[in-house]
Amino acid sequence: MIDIKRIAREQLAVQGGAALSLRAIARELGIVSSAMYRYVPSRDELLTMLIEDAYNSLGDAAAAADETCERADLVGRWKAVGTAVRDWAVASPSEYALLYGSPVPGYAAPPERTVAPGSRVTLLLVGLVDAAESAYDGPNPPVPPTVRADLDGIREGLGVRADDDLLARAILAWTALFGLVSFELFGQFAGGVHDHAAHFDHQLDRLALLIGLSGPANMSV
Amino acid sequence: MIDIKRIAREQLAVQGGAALSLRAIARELGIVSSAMYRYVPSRDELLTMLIEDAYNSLGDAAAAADETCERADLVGRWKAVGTAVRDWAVASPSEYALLYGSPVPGYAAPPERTVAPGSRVTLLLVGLVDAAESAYDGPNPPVPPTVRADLDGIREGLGVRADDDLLARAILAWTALFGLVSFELFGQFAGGVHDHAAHFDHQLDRLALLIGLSGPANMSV
DNA sequence: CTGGCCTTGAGAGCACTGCTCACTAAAGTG
DNA sequence: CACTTTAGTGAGCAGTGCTCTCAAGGCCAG
Repeated sequence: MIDIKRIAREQLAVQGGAALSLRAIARELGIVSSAMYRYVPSRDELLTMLIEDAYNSLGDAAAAADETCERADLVGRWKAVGTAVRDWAVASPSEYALLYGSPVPGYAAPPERTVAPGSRVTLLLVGLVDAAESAYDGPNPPVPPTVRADLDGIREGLGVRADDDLLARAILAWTALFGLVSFELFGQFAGGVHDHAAHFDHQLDRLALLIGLSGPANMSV
Repeated sequence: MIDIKRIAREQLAVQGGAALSLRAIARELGIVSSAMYRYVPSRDELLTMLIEDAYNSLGDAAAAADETCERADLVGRWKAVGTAVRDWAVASPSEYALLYGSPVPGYAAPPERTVAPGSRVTLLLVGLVDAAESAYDGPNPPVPPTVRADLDGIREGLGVRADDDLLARAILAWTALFGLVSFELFGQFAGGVHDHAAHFDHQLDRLALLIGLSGPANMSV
């Protein structure tokens, strides 16, 4: 019964992750609660499955958006992927919260099942940065040794060639991107920002500059 | 009985916000569960009180860190406040999650009681930016009209005079700061970044450059 | 066609949750 | 002394995850 996951997602949407209830799903299905355990080992396992699906759904959306762009149009790809991430998040806020919000109490996602699908967007963005001849000509603060070591590990783990400064700026941009989405979804922008889409798009432009995907010259309007 | 809040915070620390249980607190207090309602109107109300306290605790920490700096040392103040925010967050991760993580299912914090204490850090950072003669001389993307309108509203609401570009960069830096903390606490950096403190500090340097608190010249090592 | 098996589900039960209500015992107050 | 407030009890309702036993129904070999 894949219906379980469908109804679980519906329930997720209206009341959030931590309140996911097997009994409520069973009720919706016209089934007694104990019968759920024929199909789902536990509530936590169901949660893990939903997280996997959500990561893959997000990854698919990001990859699809990337595909629509010219491979050489790095700014276009960056913005397309970023916009896809935000669009996906606003379309399924509770699933986004499941992935990037505070962890569900008493539940820890098993890393061996979530880091791989969870890295898809990151890999996409990193690959994008790596393809760039960074046009960033602004200042860079000195990189302390321990940070340098971490960057070395990341460079190796991801198989990219970007130098320390570019890599650090890419991490910052990646973090800022999700920070923007999180602030929007979790209400931190409430009252201040109204046209979230436009604001996000604008900040995406700024981040593109930070990474050096675009110079001051070729800027999207 | 202020013990309730103390035990609530302990419970919060070990099992997270959504699992906050009045009965468990009562048990810890050696009291029957219904007696809790003499002191606390409801679980949600207790949650709200904890959120208020947490915002104020964070605000105090940030303000105290700010006080230790020369008023004119904007980079120092920015880094002190940023570091204080992160330190507070790693010291009380569940309280941070309560404030900046995904909302607790079935619970919405009453804005009239949380936006004021929640704005303290923001106001501090904004005031900091506003005191700066921004040394940023990098490129700025064009600001679309709707974003401009939002920025106008923010400028008025916060009572600052920063121009659109500086204000937008400040918002980006503010968002990135909390994005960094959230990624660290919620495990998104797991595997890649090990010396989180050093990494955060380094990115704080980069954000200081983005805001223009420091020029390429006067950079902290 | 019959016997056995395996799947699907029912229902009871345990321990937990928030919350309400009626009630009691003590302490303070006029 | 009488009255009121305070603190706390214990039962009960409706919900949760999860385990257990048991009963029908479908399917397949002999």
